[in-house]
Amino acid sequence: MNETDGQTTDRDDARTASPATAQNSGTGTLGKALSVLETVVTSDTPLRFSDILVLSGQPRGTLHRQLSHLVEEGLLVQGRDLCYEPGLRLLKFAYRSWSKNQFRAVAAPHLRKLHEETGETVHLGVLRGTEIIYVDKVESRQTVRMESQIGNASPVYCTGLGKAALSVLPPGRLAETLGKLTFHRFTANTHLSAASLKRDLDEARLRGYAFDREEHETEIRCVAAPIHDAGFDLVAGISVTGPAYRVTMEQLEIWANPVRQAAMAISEDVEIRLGPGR
Amino acid sequence: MNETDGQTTDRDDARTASPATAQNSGTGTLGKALSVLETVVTSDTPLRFSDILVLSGQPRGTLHRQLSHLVEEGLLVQGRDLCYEPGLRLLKFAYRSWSKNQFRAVAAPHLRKLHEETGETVHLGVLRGTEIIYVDKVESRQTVRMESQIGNASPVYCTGLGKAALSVLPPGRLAETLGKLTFHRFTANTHLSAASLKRDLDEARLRGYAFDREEHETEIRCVAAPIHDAGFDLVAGISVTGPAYRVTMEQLEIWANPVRQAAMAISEDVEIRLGPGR
DNA sequence: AATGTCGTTCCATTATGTGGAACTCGCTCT
DNA sequence: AGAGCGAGTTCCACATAATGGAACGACATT
Repeated sequence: MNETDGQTTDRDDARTASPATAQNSGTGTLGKALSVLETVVTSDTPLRFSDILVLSGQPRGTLHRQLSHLVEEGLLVQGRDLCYEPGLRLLKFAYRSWSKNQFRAVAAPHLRKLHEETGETVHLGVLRGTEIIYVDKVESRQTVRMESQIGNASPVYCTGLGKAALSVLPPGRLAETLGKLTFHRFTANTHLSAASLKRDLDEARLRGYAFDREEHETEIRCVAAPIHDAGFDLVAGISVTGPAYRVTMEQLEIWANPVRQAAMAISEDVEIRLGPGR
Repeated sequence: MNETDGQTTDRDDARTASPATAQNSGTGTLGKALSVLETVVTSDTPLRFSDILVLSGQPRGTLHRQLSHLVEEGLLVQGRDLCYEPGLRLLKFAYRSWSKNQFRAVAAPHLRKLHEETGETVHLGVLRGTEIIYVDKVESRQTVRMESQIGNASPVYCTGLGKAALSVLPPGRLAETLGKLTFHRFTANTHLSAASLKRDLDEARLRGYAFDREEHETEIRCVAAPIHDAGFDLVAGISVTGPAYRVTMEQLEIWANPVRQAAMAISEDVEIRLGPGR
């Protein structure tokens, strides 16, 4: 019944590989602590101390103190089986973070409109590094739970939102982002190389919208259009998603226009309401 | 070394920090950084550098570096108006944190059942310090958005969930928690003293359930029952909430039983599925 | 009992964060 | 204009707070 969970294999993190010259983040102590936190939080399985030990590559004593601090702060909790789990303080932070998100608020009415036009699920996602973070959604059927994808992070290269966002990046930033990608096969259609992805992006750029042809999940298709501000500080996308049996590629072509219009309307509102520049 | 979260009932904490280096001491650098993050994230208004300066009580140079680090880490972003806002990384963390929450998963079917029985909104919240963190909900009408309260933090003393949770605390912990409270009047019915709250809690303890008689928001009532594990490491509550015009106190009395049953069922499931102890 | 694994604690070393003061920018007031 | 002010940013001697190797204790396995 409920489930969610999804996938999102983003196993980056944990720069274990290079103990020597590990190239520590620029943010010193905080960065290291967050890196540990992220390892725990994004793991698909519960982690014990020594699991984290190998993933993080830190010395025992150091890691132990970092974890203790994270627990003291309520960002992690340790169950009686000694496994570390995400703590409630994270939820609290996120609620505030989400409810105050200006971009989401500005875009919300457009999402609803697009949903009314198409009848399928509409997503809003923001580009962050090599990931798309889902920021809002309007669901078709009010299924079970709200536990929508909000906050979920999916790779750029296999989602409509991701490809739409990438397609408008200035060449420099695009190259930089592509360079950081590591590909993972989710379905038979997943892009597995930068070259293949780049061709797809070129088409998307010309058309003004991108598809997901069951590249992330089988039986799931979507069409997405890019949103960005003048300075490309904000790069995002809006999409309509549906099951393949109900949503043909022809249907997606038809929806492409409304999706683009919604995207453009949001882009405009962003410039107006969040101020030029930003 | 207890220290958990310490204060912060939202609202003004600004100047409580005056007594020289008030509350830190727990987790060193990380704690301070998170304290800054929390100030920004929980603020009701956008904050500029110097706002945070007075709120945090840190020296200029220090605060500036802390903020820079938080921005570098993606926990905050700085708009062109120089205001700091919560960053997307928080959302990502929270999604994982929420979707992996065992307690929520165990309780979910009971929430749905209770919703079917009552037809009104059902909430699940966990006690954390002096706050109740909303962890899940099932809404009556699928209004607009999912933006439910999930992750929202409300004071214990004016919510049904909060009072239900407090009512089962062992005397020691209850006293400790009451001692940390600072009361703020939300409505005409809000408890404004520990004494008054304590009387209410005594009644709730006897009955086995607690009410919110428009104590947090006018025109909103609820009935809530406590959930906890053997060691009181997990203290939570489940509630049914509705608008006063539709939900009379008599109605709440009637729902009290189903609510209690749901709470007890969850308590049992927790012991079984999450293991004794914890 | 002996051995191995895992989590926790200790402590000398030094890398890191600290915070007062000086600097820069943009704005308002006269 | 120019002085004056307030907001944000940078700098650097100093000491706090993180580091990580090594020892310790608790179980489990043989």
